[in-house]
Amino acid sequence: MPGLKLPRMTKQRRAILAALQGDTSHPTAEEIYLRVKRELPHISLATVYRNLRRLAEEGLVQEIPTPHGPARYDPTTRPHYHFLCDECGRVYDVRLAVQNRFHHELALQGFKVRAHEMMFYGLCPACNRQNAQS
Amino acid sequence: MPGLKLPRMTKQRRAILAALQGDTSHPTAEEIYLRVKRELPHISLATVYRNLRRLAEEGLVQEIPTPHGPARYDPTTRPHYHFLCDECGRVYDVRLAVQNRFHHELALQGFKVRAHEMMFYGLCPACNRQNAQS
DNA sequence: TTCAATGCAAAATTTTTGCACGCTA
DNA sequence: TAGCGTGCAAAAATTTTGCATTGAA
Repeated sequence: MPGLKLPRMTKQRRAILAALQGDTSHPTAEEIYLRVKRELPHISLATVYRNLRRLAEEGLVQEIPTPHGPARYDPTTRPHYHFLCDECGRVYDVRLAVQNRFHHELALQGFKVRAHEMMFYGLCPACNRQNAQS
Repeated sequence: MPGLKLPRMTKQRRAILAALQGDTSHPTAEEIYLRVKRELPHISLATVYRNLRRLAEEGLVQEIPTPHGPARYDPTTRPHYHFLCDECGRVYDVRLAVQNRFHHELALQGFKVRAHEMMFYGLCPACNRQNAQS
């Protein structure tokens, strides 16, 4: 069996996981680092990156690559989609029916799908309103 | 009107556009650079990046951010989806019905959608077969 | 003729890695 | 106590920028 070796529950890993719990802001590694640093002042950014990568491999967090900026991290493991605002750069969770049927269709084409991600680009409600006013 | 100023058709821009035409391999900026360099030996990587960014803003090419690797570029402007192989790293175009209905649903939620991108992760047909055999 | 676009080099940004040491299991 | 995970610093990888010059319109 392939199987990942069980990771040690270090205080750094625990703190990173805790910092992400219930967070819907899709923070970058740097933002998570600053947050966790308040509890563990000696933690290094490299450790944050190493843990986030590991957590993503384990499927405990989702890594979201973005154009022209650092990756963002999402603690929500259940499939859902994202919206990146062209103007303010914020990433939103988006409530849309997830298309599991796609996995099946791709299986028929020979692909073995592990995960998928959808990103919408445009103006978020806040920025959209502001643009309409001016 | 917002409106982009018309870009000058320099030989660099023309060559980059030409290198991308009909290409379905989703090359990186570096790969495009090496390709175009054969025609224009003095072109610089910075120029390739500047042009690709401009072309993406104009909607003439699509920029595809990927986890743990450089962005990839796709000349196909009509909406379609992608598959990134965990094993070989290749990016495939994927034939699935594009969900325009999503734009409408998001509009109801206050978002103004300009574009969207879906990325599937897993094993491509070639790598899938190899793994099954061994 | 004008000024947007280029080439080059340097810098900025983001992420990864080598290594000695500390801490979890 | 074994060896995984850490901190630190340095490096790698990717992308952007400053500036003098070129060339498309």
